[in-house]
Amino acid sequence: MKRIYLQKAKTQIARPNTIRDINKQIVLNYVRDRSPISRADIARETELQRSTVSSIVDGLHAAGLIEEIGSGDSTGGRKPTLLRLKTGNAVAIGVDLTPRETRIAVADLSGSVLESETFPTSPSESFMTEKILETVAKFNDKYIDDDLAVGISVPGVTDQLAGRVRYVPYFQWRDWDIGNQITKKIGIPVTIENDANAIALAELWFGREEFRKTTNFITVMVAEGIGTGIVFDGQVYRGEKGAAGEFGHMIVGSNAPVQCSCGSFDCWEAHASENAMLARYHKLVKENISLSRNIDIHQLVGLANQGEAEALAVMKETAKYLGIGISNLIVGLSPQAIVVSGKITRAWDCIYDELSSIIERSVRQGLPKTKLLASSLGDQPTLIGSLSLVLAKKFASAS
Amino acid sequence: MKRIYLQKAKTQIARPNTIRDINKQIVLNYVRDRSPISRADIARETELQRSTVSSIVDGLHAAGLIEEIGSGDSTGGRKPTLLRLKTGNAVAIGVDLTPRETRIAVADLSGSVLESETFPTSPSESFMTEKILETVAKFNDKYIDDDLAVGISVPGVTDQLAGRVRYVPYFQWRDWDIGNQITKKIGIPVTIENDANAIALAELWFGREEFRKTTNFITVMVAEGIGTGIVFDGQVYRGEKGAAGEFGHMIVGSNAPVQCSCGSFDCWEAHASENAMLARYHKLVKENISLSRNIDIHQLVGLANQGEAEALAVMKETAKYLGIGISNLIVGLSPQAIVVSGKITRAWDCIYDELSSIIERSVRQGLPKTKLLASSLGDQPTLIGSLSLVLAKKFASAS
DNA sequence: AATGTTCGTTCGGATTTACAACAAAGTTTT
DNA sequence: AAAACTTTGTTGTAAATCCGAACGAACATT
Repeated sequence: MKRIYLQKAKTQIARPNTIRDINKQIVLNYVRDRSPISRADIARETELQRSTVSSIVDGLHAAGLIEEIGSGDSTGGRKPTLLRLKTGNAVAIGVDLTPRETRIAVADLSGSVLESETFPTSPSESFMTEKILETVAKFNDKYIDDDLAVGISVPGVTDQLAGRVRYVPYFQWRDWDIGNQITKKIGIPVTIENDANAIALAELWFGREEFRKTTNFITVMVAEGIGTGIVFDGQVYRGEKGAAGEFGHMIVGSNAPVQCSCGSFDCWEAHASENAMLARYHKLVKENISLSRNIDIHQLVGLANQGEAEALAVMKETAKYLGIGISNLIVGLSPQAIVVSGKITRAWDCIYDELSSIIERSVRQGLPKTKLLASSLGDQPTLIGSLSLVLAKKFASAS
Repeated sequence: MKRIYLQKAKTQIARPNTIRDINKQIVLNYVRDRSPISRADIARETELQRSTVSSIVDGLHAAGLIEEIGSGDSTGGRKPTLLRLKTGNAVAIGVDLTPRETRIAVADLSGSVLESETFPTSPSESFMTEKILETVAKFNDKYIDDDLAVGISVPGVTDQLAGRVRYVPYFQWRDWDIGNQITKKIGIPVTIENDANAIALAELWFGREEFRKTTNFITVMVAEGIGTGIVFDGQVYRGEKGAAGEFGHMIVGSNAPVQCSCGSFDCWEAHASENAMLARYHKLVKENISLSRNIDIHQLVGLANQGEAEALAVMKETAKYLGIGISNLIVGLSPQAIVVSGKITRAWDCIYDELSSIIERSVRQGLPKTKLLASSLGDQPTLIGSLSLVLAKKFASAS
């Protein structure tokens, strides 16, 4: 189970109500994880008294976080009253900005999307600011009865405290203060996070049961570049000023097929990203004129799945370098699992063997075996990531 | 300030006395950090009431953890009573096992060594078991009035829960259950940890003020191999089953001068350890027969400091590869600092420039600058590491 | 219909902190 | 030298919380 942290950045003293806050979070998370569940069950599992659980449940009910959904089956006595998270109420607005398109969605406590809107991402910072402000304001007005908060996922380095984006390599944006603007003009709280970290958070809170119980894992997001999200002890690790997770710029060899966004030809990202795959493919087909054509990553993966020789070769070569980087992460951090996300996972069968053979080497030395898995977040991992930024806070600091 | 974790592995509920436990730890850490300090000062800084602080201080005093040391200067009213950690009482036995020698020491709460004993490390597991049991028992009998605990630092993978060493590459020891043996035969608690992790813990709790306030850093220990200790968020990260920190086996290039203990020629360790340095030097001097002689790492560092050309060339070449690995860690984990320990740091001036120029590349992209520092633990970092295993527990889970 | 089981609630007891009042031990002002 | 002020540490009461026992409600089984 995830760790629920009781302390903020500074060493915080405990007051009489601290104790209630802690137990409130624990009960709320039991409702979330084991729903539908009764008060008696919660008491048994947490070892809190039934009376205490009842009191806490009253509070969560009054705060609109949970609801009763009738009675369960009797096991020889009074029927239990079942509880679950209150669904249907809008609580989070997620802004998922990717190089291609931007999606803004409203979701409830369970992470179900109630409504969403998509538009192409523009290279213009000011246009994006306007468009996002407009859409967020619209949603906020529509669900005026609910207390909404915004989570923003961007492919770059973010500064959560200052509420701004420090750098987005793809568009060369620097110091884009979208977070502040939203808070100032619409008056609702905003959390900004790097896309890979947001995905890690989403896997932790909304992924398969498997991940939700895993406290140490690393997400590897293969897209135009490579992003990594590190979950350590049930918590996303951000590093100094939120700049962690740039393992994409780890040096793994030389003479990559493309130049990395940082200018180097030695980075992992330059060897194993989608851009690297496309470059390899174009180099291969150039030698075979009849095949010469421009394709995107979607099509390349499709060709590989159909068994086209060149595409398969590209997948294998890329998997080799992807494997080297993953192997480095495994020996260094010994996580329970590596979760790969991105379009490349649609050709999982083509790359799995290559990946796992390289990764095997880390099993030397009595290191525990690390699982290698494809993401469980479906087609829009970063959207769920952006929503998680808001939802995880609800569960980790009982409001 | 270090984070003081309130929860164990499982989600733990809070009880009325939990609140006291939390505040007890906080007060104890204030005494440790800001000693000498008065009750009133602690109250001001923690925002606890003076009465509450008094009550907690009474408890810590009764437990023998702190003591009063007379009055301080008045600032216009009654003089404050100053408090500090109780020193002079034996609380920890540290067992520091290195490939060359093993040192066993007794220390008080402040980490001051009261007494120690050293003997050469033998490749025989059974001999080492006997010798360690004998020495620990002797110390335990001598300080019979005090409640001692043992911390063991070894150059290998450890299993803290099971109280045994899983693998020591240098001696090819496997599943050495030294921890259990001590607990069973002498009846005192034992904590076993990898040497690099122990050093990280020691820097965190007993290093320069600078590190003690740093919550994210990585220690790089250069010895026969390379070990890394990772501190995330004021806590040493162990990874799954304590196997983290093996970044020494990260792939950073090919054709290393020596074979890594894992058999590969691509590992960081094979490029930048003491063994790699010696191999480089021998290769250089072989071409110059007059210089041909066998030297150890101590002498090599000495020659470099005297300005011998070949030795300097070796240092620079090694620093280059050390820098690549460190750079990978920086871009991936964005720590506040990298702390290098090992004999190579005695030639800090020879390697610093080379290291920092390679590391500069990570300053691109608006990443915050990571400091590069030599260890502050003096000549016996691993001994202090082993003691820290016991002492950190005292402070992080108020006894 | 009687008995036993399970669920949720109610009430007194214990622990803890907060707050206010107070005593102790200084310094500064008159 | 006496009075007034300041700071420290202690004491006693109120409030919040959980625990544990007792209790009523609701159900199953005999």
